[in-house]
Amino acid sequence: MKGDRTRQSILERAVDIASLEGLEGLTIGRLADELKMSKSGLFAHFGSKEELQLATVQSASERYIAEIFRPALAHPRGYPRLVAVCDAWLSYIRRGVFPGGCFFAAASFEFDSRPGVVRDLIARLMRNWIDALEKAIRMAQEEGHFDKSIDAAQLAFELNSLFFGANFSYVLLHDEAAITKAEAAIKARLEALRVT
Amino acid sequence: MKGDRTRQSILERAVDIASLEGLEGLTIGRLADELKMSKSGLFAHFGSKEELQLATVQSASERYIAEIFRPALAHPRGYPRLVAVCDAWLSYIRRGVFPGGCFFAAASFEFDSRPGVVRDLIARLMRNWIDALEKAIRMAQEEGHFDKSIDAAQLAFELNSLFFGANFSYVLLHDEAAITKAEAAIKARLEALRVT
DNA sequence: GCCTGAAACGAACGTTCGTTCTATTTTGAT
DNA sequence: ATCAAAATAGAACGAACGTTCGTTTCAGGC
Repeated sequence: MKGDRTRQSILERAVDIASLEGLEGLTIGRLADELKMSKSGLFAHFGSKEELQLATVQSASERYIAEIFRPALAHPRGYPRLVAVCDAWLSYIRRGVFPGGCFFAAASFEFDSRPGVVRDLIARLMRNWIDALEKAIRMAQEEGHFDKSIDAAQLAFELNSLFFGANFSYVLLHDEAAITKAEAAIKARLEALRVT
Repeated sequence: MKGDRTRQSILERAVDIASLEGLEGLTIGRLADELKMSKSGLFAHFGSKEELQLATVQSASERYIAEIFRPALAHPRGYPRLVAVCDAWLSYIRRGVFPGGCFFAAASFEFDSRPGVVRDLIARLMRNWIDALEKAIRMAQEEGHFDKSIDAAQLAFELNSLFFGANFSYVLLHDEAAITKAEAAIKARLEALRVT
């Protein structure tokens, strides 16, 4: 179907715009203009703005997974894979995978207190992400790289905080060193926990 | 002047709305409705939406300082004051000082890639905040509570990351334990660095 | 109590928003 | 090549946006 290809290219652009201007700032008129389509033609692909937002979040999620998860799976489970995920995250910011910084950090803070299905989707995906981090940590415990006594949820929380903190300082404050700082903090924390 | 009082009450409400819906989601019509004022009467206080946004950010900054800085200054400089700032930050989230979570976390992620004076103001205030954190850390060094070798900018980055991470998990994911996790991480980090 | 400037109002502006039609073009299987 | 279905376009909708204007109400110093 041609429609599928069009839909895909619409969403690619929608994700980029939303990462810059937010999911509410993403406007059907502007999106249509940039893609040289009619508003109504574009609109027909989704049926409502809310559906467009949901599809945009889904599309961003696919990009996120492709950039961060897939590469990490190539590394051996346990400590190496956990480090690979962390490296992938920071590299994902450095490379500007989304032009406005991490799509999900932005979306999370935009929708964190707006009830609705869009918020629910974002929250579900973020829960999945934190769970995946926890799982990577627990794998490192199972492989004997980390002590069993480590609180995986606690460590996952800390890592995610450092990711978001790096994104914040890098994008808003243009602090190039932010990513290095996050790297240093993560490295110190992980190596201190490591069983050798 | 009566106008000053009105302006103040407009901004109080504006801050609350903006913390929930964002500074772009903050609408002059809705703000006027909630305050039972006419759009034009309210508008006259600011002259433009951008001026309203700037005044709203300033007003939020005053609330932020009153809630986090002022109480901390009552504690002795050095380690105790640094701990007091961290406690005040987490308590500020727990108490819901802004109904939508930390105003500045939300504003930072909303405006981080939108050029303009509003973004510039937010960035300046956030730089000030990080600088104040750094200063509190350096004071602890000067008082002999921390080793001189500690990198204050690095530690300030980490603390701020944990604050934002706590806000994220608490508001979006409704994770009540998020604040406890941040507390634990901060406590562990600070106590490990402490000179006894 | 009056007078003046400040403050608030109501109506309207042009624009853009999301959305709904109907009509036209394009696509792809036959 | 045909033809139904899918995709796109175009025009219009009411609502809401920020903003402007002229008018009315109110407050506070004399």
